[in-house]
Amino acid sequence: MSVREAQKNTRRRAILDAARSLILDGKERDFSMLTLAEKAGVSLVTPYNLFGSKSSILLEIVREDIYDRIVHVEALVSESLAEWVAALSATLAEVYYKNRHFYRRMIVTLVAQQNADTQRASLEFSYRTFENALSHLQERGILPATVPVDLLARQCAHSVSGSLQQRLMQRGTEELLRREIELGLLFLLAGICADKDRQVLRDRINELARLPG
Amino acid sequence: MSVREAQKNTRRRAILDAARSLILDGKERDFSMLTLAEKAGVSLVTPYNLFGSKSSILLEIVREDIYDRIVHVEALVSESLAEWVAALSATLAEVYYKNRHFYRRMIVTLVAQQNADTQRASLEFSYRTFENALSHLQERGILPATVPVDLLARQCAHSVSGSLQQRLMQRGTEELLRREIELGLLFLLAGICADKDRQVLRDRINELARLPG
DNA sequence: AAGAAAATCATAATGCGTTATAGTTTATTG
DNA sequence: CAATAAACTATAACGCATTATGATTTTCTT
Repeated sequence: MSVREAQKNTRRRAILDAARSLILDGKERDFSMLTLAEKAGVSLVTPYNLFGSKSSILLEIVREDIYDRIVHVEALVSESLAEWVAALSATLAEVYYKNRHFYRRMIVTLVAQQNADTQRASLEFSYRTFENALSHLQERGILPATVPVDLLARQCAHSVSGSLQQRLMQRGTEELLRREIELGLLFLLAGICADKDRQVLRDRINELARLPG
Repeated sequence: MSVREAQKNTRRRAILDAARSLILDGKERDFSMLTLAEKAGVSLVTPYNLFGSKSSILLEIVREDIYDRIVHVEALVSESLAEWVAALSATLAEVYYKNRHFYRRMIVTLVAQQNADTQRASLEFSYRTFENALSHLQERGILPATVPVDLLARQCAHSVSGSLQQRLMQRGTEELLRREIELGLLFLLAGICADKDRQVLRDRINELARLPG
């Protein structure tokens, strides 16, 4: 790699690190491009040169920081569909809630911007994440082979993102977020799962329905 | 009503009308608060006094203009669940696609803004719309009485809004949007519908899965 | 080592939603 | 019929993402 590329990478790293530390520090405010650039020790324009936009930076952080954890959680590979749903919901809710200030900003920034490319990248990314997870289930026989995994993955992604918009933007608790995510997945899966699983999922739906909130 | 209130209402109307005509005119650009105010014949600040924010104005238009059509479409009350899903998807896709420039802006504006109240109002509104529709189905015996309609309504709203974000923001065709909406509803309903309906919905899912795109 | 190319920097400018200020008109009220 | 209060207007300002400009430094090429 040329010296020039190496320097770029160093700057990229500095910017991503600065962003991450700003996310963890400042509870919510002052995540402007200017503060980010100052913290990273570069000029205001450099992040634009290296990433293109603010949302690209955020997406990059999600990529390398957050989703990795989810994809690699082996504990999520349970034996029953209901267990898997419960485990995944809990993990997602925990990660999202712990970084809720970041995700609030992320949702806003990603949706708000006109640049369709970053948006597409973000969608593609969550679709693929779910597709991997569902394929895994299918390989282990937990999900019937006939399920169109790609389509279902999109719907799962939509559902989770809707739950986020509802519970994260509206400042619900982690528990409420977890339940909402779980509910969405249960509804989506109950129709196409193996017959033996269906009643379990439906019972769980009714259990959640009985809870207050 | 006092004279003062009447004058306010006149101004409100002028602003909403100006907004609607701007939406229909300008294919996408120049929907700034300044142009809106000029078109309505009021000062820049007046819309803020009367509505609070840009997103409130957009939401108001959706309320009185778009959703009314959906709620009142009697044709949507079909005899079978699959028919209902198909009819609703077609109607939604048509309305959203026809006003796609407006809805693109709406999604951005609603999600982007910090003011949680408008966001909550918008969510509540779509939840309630779906809740009404689903209750109607339940009353007619098309949906089992045991279905927790409120929870399912939220998930339907999330699903549709996810499809919008995917297909509208990414400039898909009306057909693709319709299919995505239909798919989401099919997945969500297949689990909790009456046993006799399930296979129909699943067949339809597989039919959609076989289409390209 | 010298010139070309790339990337950065500091700084200014643009666009847009929103808020603040101060003055003016107009309905309400006693 | 004044005094008060509400609502407006015009205008300026703020915050922040983003883009433009022109100078400067640094790497690459030959």
